This record gives sequence, C-alpha cells and structure tokens, in this order.
Amino acid sequence: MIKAIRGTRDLLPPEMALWNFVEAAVRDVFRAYNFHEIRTPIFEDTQLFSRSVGEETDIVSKEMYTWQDQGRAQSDKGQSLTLRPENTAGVVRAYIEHNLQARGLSKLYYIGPQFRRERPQKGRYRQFYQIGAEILGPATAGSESPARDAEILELLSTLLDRLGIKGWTLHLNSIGCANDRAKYNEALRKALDPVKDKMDPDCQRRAVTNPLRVFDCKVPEDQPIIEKLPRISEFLDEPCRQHFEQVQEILKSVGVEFELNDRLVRGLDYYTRTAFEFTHGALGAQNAMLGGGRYDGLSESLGGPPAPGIGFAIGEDRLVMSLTESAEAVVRKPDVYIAPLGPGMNKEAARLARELRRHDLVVELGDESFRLKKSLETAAKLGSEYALIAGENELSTGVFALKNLATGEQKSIARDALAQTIQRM
RNA sequence: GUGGGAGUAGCUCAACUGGCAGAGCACCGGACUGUGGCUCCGACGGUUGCGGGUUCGAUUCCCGUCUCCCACCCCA
Repeated sequence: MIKAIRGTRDLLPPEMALWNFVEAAVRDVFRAYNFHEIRTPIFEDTQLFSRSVGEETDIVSKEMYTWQDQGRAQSDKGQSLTLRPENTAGVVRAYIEHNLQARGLSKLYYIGPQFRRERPQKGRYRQFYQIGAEILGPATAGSESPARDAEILELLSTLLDRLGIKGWTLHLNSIGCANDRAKYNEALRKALDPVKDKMDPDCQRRAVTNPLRVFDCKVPEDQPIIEKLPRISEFLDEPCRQHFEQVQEILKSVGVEFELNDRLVRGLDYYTRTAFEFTHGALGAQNAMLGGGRYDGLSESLGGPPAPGIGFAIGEDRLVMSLTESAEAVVRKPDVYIAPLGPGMNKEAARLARELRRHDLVVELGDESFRLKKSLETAAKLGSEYALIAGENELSTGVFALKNLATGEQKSIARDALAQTIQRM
C-alpha cells in the first residue's frame, strides 16, 4: 500500500472544518487591520533562503528539501531549487521584485504549507502550515515605528481571543540593532570563553558558532553559567532601547499582557530588535505556537531597497491542536434529507433538492430504492434537521411530509412553503 | 541526526510460558412493504505494519526495515 510519506498527513473531515473555521476567522481579523493576502511560490531559488535565513542555521544547513532542477538544454545544469522552509523570505523577494515600495507601507498576510525535513513528532510535521503576516516598507512610511510592532502584537492577541484560545503567554524581548548585536556578541564570547569548557558539548558548540543561542540551552547543569552571562538589554543603544520601551508602553495602554524574557533569542539570522513568541501549555515540548520579530535589514541583504519590517508566523497545525472546540461543532449539518419513495421518484427528489439548494439550504438526497426506514435512519445519522418524504401521495397532492428529526413532529407542507418552513428553524 | 515506547478488523483494545486470531463499538442486512433513535437476530470484516530468521508450529522469540508517539536538537 502506498502511504503518505513521513511527516506529511491528510486532513480529513470533520477536522478540516476546524481548519476552515480558523482560516475564516484569521481573514476576518486581518481585514480589520487592513492586511491583504499574498501568495508566493512554494519553491524558490535556494539562495533566497541561504542568504536570508542564514547559512549557519539548522533550517538551511540540514532541513531543506533542495534539488537540482533540469536546465533548458541537455548541457545546462539548471539551478538549485528549494521547497520553502518559511515564507518571510518569499514575501520580501516579491516585495523587491514588484517594487512594492512604490505603494508605501505593505501589510501582507499569507496562509500556506512550508517544508522542513525534521524528525516528526507531535505538533511538528515535514509539511506544516503557517499563517503569517508582514508589515514592511520605506521608513518614511512608518515601517520602523514601534507602533507597527505593537499593532502586530495586539492583532495576535485579538486573533487568539477571537478563536477562544486560552492560556497563552506572550514572551517579549529585544535582540538589538546590528551594532548592538556585534558588541553584545563580543561581550558574550568574552564571558563564555573561561567557562564554556564546563558546559554541555552541544552548548559549547553554540558558544562558538552563535553565542546568542546559548540562551536556548536547556541543560540544567549549565543554567548557573547562563544566568551570569551579560544580557542584551545592557547593550542596547539609546534609540534601540527607546524603541523597545515604546512598544511596551503601547501594549500596556491597549491592555495586552506580556512577559519580558531576556533569554528569548530567535533562530533566524535576519531578526533584529523586537523578538517575540506566544507559547501555549497544551502543546507539549513544542510549545511555541507562533513567533516573529523585526527584520530591518532583510530587504537590503537580498539586494532590495531599505525596507524595515516586522512579521510573525503562526504554526497552524499547533494552533488547531490547541483549540478546545471539537471539530464536530463547526461542521454544517444538512438542513434537510430528501427521501424519494418508490420507483421513478428520484426525478422528483432531484427537482426538490435543486429548489431547496437555491434557497441556500444544505440538502442531502436518498435514493428511490431505499426503504423509508433506511432513509430516516441515514438522515438522523447525518444529523439532518428535517427529513422530507417524496412519495407518490405527495407528488399527486403537491403536499409533502416534512419530519423534524429531533422532535419527531411531522407536518404536511405545500411545495411552495417548503424552503421557508425549513429555514425557520 | 540521537535516545526510549508502540504498531492486531473502520475505531478502542484482548489473546497465559510459542499452540485454531477474539470482543465491544461502527458498518451492512433482516425482524418491521410509507416512518429514525430502543430491542433482538444475522452477515461482513485480518498478509497481526513490511521483509527475513529460529521452530513441528510465531501476534508472541531474534535481526532488519517502515510508520506513529514521547523526549533531545531546532523551530511554527
């Protein structure tokens, strides 16, 4: 038997209804904040990711699905292509390619699959779905303002509330401007140098390759060392510190709760200044439900114009997982099940169905070969509100038997009044 | 990529130390010719994840492999 490959899965009804519910709510919220949808290709030039996400990151160094495309001519080598492991790079590429800076501030959102070749576990898949958004544009359009950071965070809290997700925590940090980062990295290396030999091998490796990531170390024995390390907050220059202050002030004024977490660092190279993460208790070890941050230099590093920006990505798989409502609750059940009774009645049933569906009713059809008992059973099993009996008697009199399956009450309704009666539930 | 656990009917799970692969629910049909939910009866349902090995005999023991789950790494 051919099976779905490792780390991929089928989303079947009724769970799929939950995904649609989430996406509809998300689009609704984005509309209120004047975001507009963008779709970018699911594969791109490999360099787009290595240059933005960072050559040294796990994502680029070992998790990408990359292949050599065929060239046009037999002799051509073709180019290296990659299934997108995240969507910010693609959005920024599109921003540059279509000269969106000419339109002022861009507020874009996307929903779609991403691909990373990691070992699957709960809440982690090789094809997973992200809902994300980006605000970027010329600094003169306000893209750099702390108001944008706050707007993004406030939007997210609205979205989670709207979906009825309880028990989330917003972790907030600033990882500094480019200058701060350089100074801070230097200080970190200096502080780590005498002590790193005592650390877990894995943490040691980070101390060398990317000192910031030492803060992600979870080995208990290393915690005392980590606690004593200098913090980025001590290295922020004045504009950067003020920017972060203002983000916090706006959040307080709109009533969005957050926790400062100066150990929150993020894995992608392009992040600067504001970094954040929303966690949720019900997700096990993969408790990051969404994350994001500012990326003021990304556009330029991809050869584009200056376009400071901030964005986030929600793990849709994890978001759906944390929803408490059952999938059944959001599935729309049939309003009426039509039971054609006796030879030749399928034709009549089809006409009835057509009429009722035009009134925006959800209609399911039986078959003239079914016994009435079977039709009623099926109708009840599907959760249909009504059963409509279409037999010889009804056809000749023009008056149909309409049965409410919840109460068992049955009425005779003239053909013209059927849709109206069913709608009045 | 590393460590641990688990794969038996559509679903949830049994099967003693190696001895005829089972139950509940679901599904289908009947009792009941145009009236569902309750009840009763019956039928269907399996390469025991896959491949090899040991054995008279393997769901059970051994090896390999695949998938899922938990954790690490990392991230959404």
